[in-house]
Amino acid sequence: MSKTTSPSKPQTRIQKRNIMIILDAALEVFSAYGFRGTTLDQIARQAGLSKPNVLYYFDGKEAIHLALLSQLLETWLDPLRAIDPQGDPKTELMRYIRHKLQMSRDFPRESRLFANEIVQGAPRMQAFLQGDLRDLVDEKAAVIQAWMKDGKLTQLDPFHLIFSIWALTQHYADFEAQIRLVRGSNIEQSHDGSEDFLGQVFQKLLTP
Amino acid sequence: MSKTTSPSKPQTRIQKRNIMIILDAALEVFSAYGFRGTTLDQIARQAGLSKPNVLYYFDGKEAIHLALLSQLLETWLDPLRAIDPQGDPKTELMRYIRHKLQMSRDFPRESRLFANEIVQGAPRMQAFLQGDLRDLVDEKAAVIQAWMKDGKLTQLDPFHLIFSIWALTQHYADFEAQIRLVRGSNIEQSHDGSEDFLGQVFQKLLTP
DNA sequence: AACACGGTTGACCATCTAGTCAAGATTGTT
DNA sequence: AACAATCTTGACTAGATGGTCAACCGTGTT
Repeated sequence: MSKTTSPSKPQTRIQKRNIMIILDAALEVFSAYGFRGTTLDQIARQAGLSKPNVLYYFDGKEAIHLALLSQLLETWLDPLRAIDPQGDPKTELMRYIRHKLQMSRDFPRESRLFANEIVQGAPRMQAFLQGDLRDLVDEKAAVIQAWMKDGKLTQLDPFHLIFSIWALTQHYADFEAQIRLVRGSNIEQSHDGSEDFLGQVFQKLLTP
Repeated sequence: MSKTTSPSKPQTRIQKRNIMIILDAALEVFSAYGFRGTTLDQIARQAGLSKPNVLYYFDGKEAIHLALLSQLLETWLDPLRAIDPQGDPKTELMRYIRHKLQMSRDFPRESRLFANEIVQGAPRMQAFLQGDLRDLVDEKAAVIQAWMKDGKLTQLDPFHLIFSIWALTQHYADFEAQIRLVRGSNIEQSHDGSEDFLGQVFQKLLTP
């Protein structure tokens, strides 16, 4: 029986606190070492709890990882969902790009958790990717396509445009190590530069 | 003592063959599951050899991984290195982009091996990243900077420009699973589309 | 105080995994 | 054929790892 997915009984304060601590610790470790590269002992140590204590709150390593992914996927779509077909095309897309870039900066661990999964073939996210995400991408690609037909944006493949936004924004989180080592520390500065840079790029790209 | 790094004795045919088989098998598995997610048994099975036999040719899991990375890093820089300061700026950059995209298409496993390492903090590539790669990037960024000063390209941060090329080209290999699942199989078609798309993007972006 | 429930843990187990080893099979050379 | 060098492997070990369990501790309620 699952421990966390039976919310019939309300959670106590201790439960709420420890579940949060564990998920945060697990995010730290999973995002840095991947699923198989992470051990329960690492998670427990990072959380400041004993291993059996961690397993008191979750059914196992898999369950922790799943909880983390579900939590992430719930909010991952929001920025894309927020693109308004009625809004101004360039404004909407620029807002989306800025939003994704912010997430990359503010939640790099979540981004890397995601990246780790995908690079390794997305074994635990197939349903999500070909379900909710696919539907949403199809929908928004149609919106963008319509905008382009109206001459409000440069004519481009809307799917590749979306992929390029993902690639460019997530790159700063997922490949942070590379950027940091190639550019001598200062990741903050690179992040700042990235906003200006992507602003320039898409401004130029999207203007017909 | 290392077995593969003592080329004092020439390799026999069997050695050459088996070392190649092992490295290919290891690339397959490491790129799909990461370093810690890969077991020697998996590599041995993929190679069609017994585990002790694999260890007859390599000193251990770490040594196989290292051999693979070294081999990769040797050629990874070539496209960037090939950028000719004397050539036509836009032609040189477009060639670089096409070259990187080809590598993403033809060697996706290598790209994912690299990606796995970097996402997880590049623990085994620090020296390379802040050594050879950094020097080369600095050098080529200066070249690009000069081109821009001459008005031959749009004024952009050359480092971010390089990063954006990496992000966009590698994305098709590293996040293939995502693209495949979001776009309903046909990865070939997506790859074809990507060349046209990136051509358009950078044509527009780089033209002042 | 006493009780019940939630929370915690040391000690333990089964399985997996990297790596070893000695013995046997294959290959090349004379 | 005979010999040496190379190659191969079943059986094994030590340590790591996910997970269990019975016993114990803490907290709030009566």
